[in-house]
Amino acid sequence: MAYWLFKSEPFKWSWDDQKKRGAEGEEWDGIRNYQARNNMRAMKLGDKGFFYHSNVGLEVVGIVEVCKLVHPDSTTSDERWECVDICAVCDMPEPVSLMRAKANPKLAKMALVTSTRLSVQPVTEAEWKEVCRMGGLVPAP
DNA sequence: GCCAACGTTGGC
DNA sequence: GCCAACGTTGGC
Repeated sequence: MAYWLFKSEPFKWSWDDQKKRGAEGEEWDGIRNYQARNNMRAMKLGDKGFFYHSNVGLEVVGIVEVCKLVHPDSTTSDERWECVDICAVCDMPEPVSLMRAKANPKLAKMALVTSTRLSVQPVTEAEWKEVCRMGGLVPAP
């Protein structure tokens, strides 16, 4: 089981939008970055991820799960771009802000802190547990 | 709205 | 294959 982090600008696609899609989930389309795409290619069904609000909010607001393996991105005919589907699992009881993540030495190497521009990121198990703990999700899902 | 970081493109 | 120009992301 691997862990990931998905960034979204809430005025484009918010956590509320994601939750409304329920168990059906939503295609994580529009990614036009090779590194982000490669991360999605590496995802397996059931992998968990953080849902992060970029630009506005700047915090991890929920947990998602990969519910469909990588497939062509339906928003383009360019076959280079692929994406997975994700569905909402649960809220972060207490959202974890970027500021708090930056202030935590255990998260100093987290991609969220070091690779600000990457929109689909890997998360280590230690980082996963730490962010869940900070968000009031114990034990980590 | 600005700017730093960084990925992509294209000329050579 | 290098590098300058340019575009985009995202924090502040």
